[in-house]
Amino acid sequence: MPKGNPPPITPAAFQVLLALARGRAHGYGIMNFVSELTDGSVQLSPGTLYRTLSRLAVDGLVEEAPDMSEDQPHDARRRYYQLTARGWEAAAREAELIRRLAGAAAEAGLLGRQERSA
Amino acid sequence: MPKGNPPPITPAAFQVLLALARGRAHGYGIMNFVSELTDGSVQLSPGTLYRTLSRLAVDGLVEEAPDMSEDQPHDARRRYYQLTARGWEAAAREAELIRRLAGAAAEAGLLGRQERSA
DNA sequence: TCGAATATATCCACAACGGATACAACGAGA
DNA sequence: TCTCGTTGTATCCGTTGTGGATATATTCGA
Repeated sequence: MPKGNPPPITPAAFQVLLALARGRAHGYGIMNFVSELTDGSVQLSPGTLYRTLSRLAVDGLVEEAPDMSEDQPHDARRRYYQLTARGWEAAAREAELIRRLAGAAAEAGLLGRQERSA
Repeated sequence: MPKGNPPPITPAAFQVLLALARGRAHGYGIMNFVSELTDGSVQLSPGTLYRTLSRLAVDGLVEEAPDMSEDQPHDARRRYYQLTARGWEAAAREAELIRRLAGAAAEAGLLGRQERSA
């Protein structure tokens, strides 16, 4: 853990952390996850994706995972990443902020009255 | 409406739109609203705030409101803003995206099981 | 074995941002 | 009424984040 104070989480960084919160993944997989989750309205460009990943790794929020191919035929190009403990905490903090913004948006009437259950 | 295609909404821009969705407000008021809503974890700097406001005005998402002092003694420095129809739509689109991210975060277990009601 | 798709990485120009600075207008008190 | 601290808006500058293009290597299917 190179730093003691929490580094700021950029929008792209949160997308990456959110994807990794569901389990380890490789860059391309993260890209596709984000695109599908947001119906294509958010698309991480390669430049942003890999730069964000390496910055998160330097900051100690993410670390490279050994491999995992149990069902896959193994692809030497792929590099898998997973959250560290600090990464999980940072993602949780940011998620809480997002949740609050969504709540405020609902109060303001920006979200059509819809179920907020899972 | 100077543009036909929707301009991208930056994080700071969404904070401003969200504040204005609750009613017309002036710059300083928006600043304080955002700061209080997020417990100070998000603070719009003057540079970002006023630059964002003028860009939103140019894009036709926000417009200057005449005044409103009914209880206030009237302060000539204040400039009030309100959402346009396009601004409301853009804010609603972005709010929907935020809501989806919050949902994904909850599914991933990032948010401790808590009530998602108001 | 050949070509298309997958996957990672880097470079460059531009946009967004934070912080500093400046300045005008208001309010309270001497 | 004069001064002074606060409120409120505006602009400048250096840094950071981003998108898009490009390059390159590996895998897979025909």
